[in-house]
Amino acid sequence: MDVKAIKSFLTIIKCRSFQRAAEKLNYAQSTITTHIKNLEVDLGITLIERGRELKLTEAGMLLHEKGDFLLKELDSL
Amino acid sequence: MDVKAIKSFLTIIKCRSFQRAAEKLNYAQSTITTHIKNLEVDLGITLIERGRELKLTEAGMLLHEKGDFLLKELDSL
DNA sequence: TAAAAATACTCCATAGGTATTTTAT
DNA sequence: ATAAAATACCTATGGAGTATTTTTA
Repeated sequence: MDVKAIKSFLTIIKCRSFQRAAEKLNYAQSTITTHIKNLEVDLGITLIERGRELKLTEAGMLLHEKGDFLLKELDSL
Repeated sequence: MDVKAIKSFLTIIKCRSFQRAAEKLNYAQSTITTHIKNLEVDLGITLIERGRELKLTEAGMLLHEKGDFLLKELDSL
């Protein structure tokens, strides 16, 4: 459960796109793909339905809330 | 700010020793030293006063509380 | 002087990049 | 057909180990 991957996940949601998240975070696009794949393998569940429109699964929405909170806490350290 | 390092830090506090923390987490002792050094460099402040008795600094006590909470949140994912 | 922590290396795993292919509109 | 995501592959960084030295009670 990598913090960077969670940050990528949250950025994807904000940007509605893997590519724009990559630009925003100064990562290659493939890195973002890897981050999300890692999260999904880690948790054993799909987080994002891919397609022209990205769509969060139930699990994705949960991670959205939890992750948002967590990163804010981490940053406050 | 690495999660593993925070876990090492918290374990040191529980064990009152770098060495016992290493055993508990199945790390080499030097790995624990590195974790704490990384945290301290990251945060730019000393967390633990070394000596026969380990003693937390102010910053260390803060990280103790925050970290404890954070790890529980992370695990709950 | 005897524990525990720090250092100096070494090695390997993996995070991230480039280039390419696949997928979906 | 074209934009976005996935895959394959490569490299470099750094995480972790062993062995040793330094520290402090």
